[in-house]
Amino acid sequence: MKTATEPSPLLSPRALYQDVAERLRQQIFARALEPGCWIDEMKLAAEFGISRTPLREALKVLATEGLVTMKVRRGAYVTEVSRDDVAQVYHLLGVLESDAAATVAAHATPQQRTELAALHARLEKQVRQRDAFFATNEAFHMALLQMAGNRWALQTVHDLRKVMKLNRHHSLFKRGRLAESLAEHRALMQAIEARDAQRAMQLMKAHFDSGLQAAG
Amino acid sequence: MKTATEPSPLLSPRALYQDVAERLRQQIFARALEPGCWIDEMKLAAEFGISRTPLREALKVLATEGLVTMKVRRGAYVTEVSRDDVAQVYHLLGVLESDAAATVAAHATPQQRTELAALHARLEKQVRQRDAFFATNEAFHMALLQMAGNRWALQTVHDLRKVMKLNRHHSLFKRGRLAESLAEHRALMQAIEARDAQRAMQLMKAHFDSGLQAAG
DNA sequence: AGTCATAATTATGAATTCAAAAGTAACCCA
DNA sequence: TGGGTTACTTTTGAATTCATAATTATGACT
Repeated sequence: MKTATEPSPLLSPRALYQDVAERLRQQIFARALEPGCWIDEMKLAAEFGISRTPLREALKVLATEGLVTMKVRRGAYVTEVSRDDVAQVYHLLGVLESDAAATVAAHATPQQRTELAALHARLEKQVRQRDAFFATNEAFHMALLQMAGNRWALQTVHDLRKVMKLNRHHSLFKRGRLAESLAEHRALMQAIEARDAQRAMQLMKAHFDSGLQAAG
Repeated sequence: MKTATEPSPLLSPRALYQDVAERLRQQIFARALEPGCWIDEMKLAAEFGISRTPLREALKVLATEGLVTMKVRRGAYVTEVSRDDVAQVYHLLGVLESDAAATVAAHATPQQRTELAALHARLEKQVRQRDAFFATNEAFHMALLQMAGNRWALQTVHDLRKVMKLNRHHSLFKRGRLAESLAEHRALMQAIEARDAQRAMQLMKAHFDSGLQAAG
């Protein structure tokens, strides 16, 4: 029984362990592997149609990212993020992304501003579709980070956002939070278009603060 | 020829691959493995007296940290950090640590302030010993992060500081920079003792900016 | 001699095998 | 029946083995 799509070996530039890591992340985010649960190496290796070696490499990568916790001699567990962790990660994302917002407001090219505006416009249209909104929201934030031009910050934010996805009570799931979030984005866009770095920074910070309020 | 100290298996709570990762980091920081150079798995495995399996796991961890770069079908290389990378990491550390400084200035306990003051006092005495100053400086910054109480920020800063160590032209190596750095620390300590979060933040930011100036 | 093709070597990536620890079940005996 | 010891099973961690890609060396041919 090998129903899973084969990772085409011909046009696969990335290593198997990275593919496996990505599949594991998907399963974790989709709650096929719930936080706290033990990860059955043999079962997953069989499921993926691979040996334990690349799977274990992938698990160690996820452990470094914080998605998985390794316990000596008793295997890997999906990380459980506490309420405290959520608050800490929110704060950290606020710090990092507000800095990025300031940079973008000050230095973005016209093309970049257009791209951001396009993403924001799409967001405006998706207030009624939670999953789509979620995805576009993520795209917007990551695009902003990308434009800020700090690849280390981008990587860090990317990893932290992954950890956030472990959290069941995501703020965007709260009633009324989508519209609120959208309004905050709108204000942020105005600051960016006005090239007001200071205000962009404050608004982004406030955006995360109110996200944390909603989550907590 | 097995001269290396055996990692006592009895009182080793952490996994072999983590020990190996740490030894690799040391070798990289000590420039036994220079940036850009290819990492000979078989040679190192023999040197460490282990098989390639845990070594390869460790390499993938370091790759996730950014210390090592994996190239498909041609192994692992010590990451080369460009001038641009250095600037980006400096900026990021400035953002993260200045936020931490603000938190500490506002919320640190008396004991914590005492501990920081002790570290700073030690730093004052070590202006003439570059290596000792370097170590205490690191201890001071990490203690501050720890006190800020955000374990995700702590981990991130920890990783970024590792990457900084790959950089040959470290700012603290520059003539006169030690004294300058010390003066900045002194001002920072005053702000922290005065519980002036805003000023602590600005001073820490400035500390990194001038560090970057010295490095660039 | 120089260039291309091909063979030998080497290193990587992944599967397999193996030893030992942890967990579980069976069993004995008070 | 309950407590504790022992045997069995499962699972982890690590070494070994194997297939194949990349590299180097060799040699043929112009």
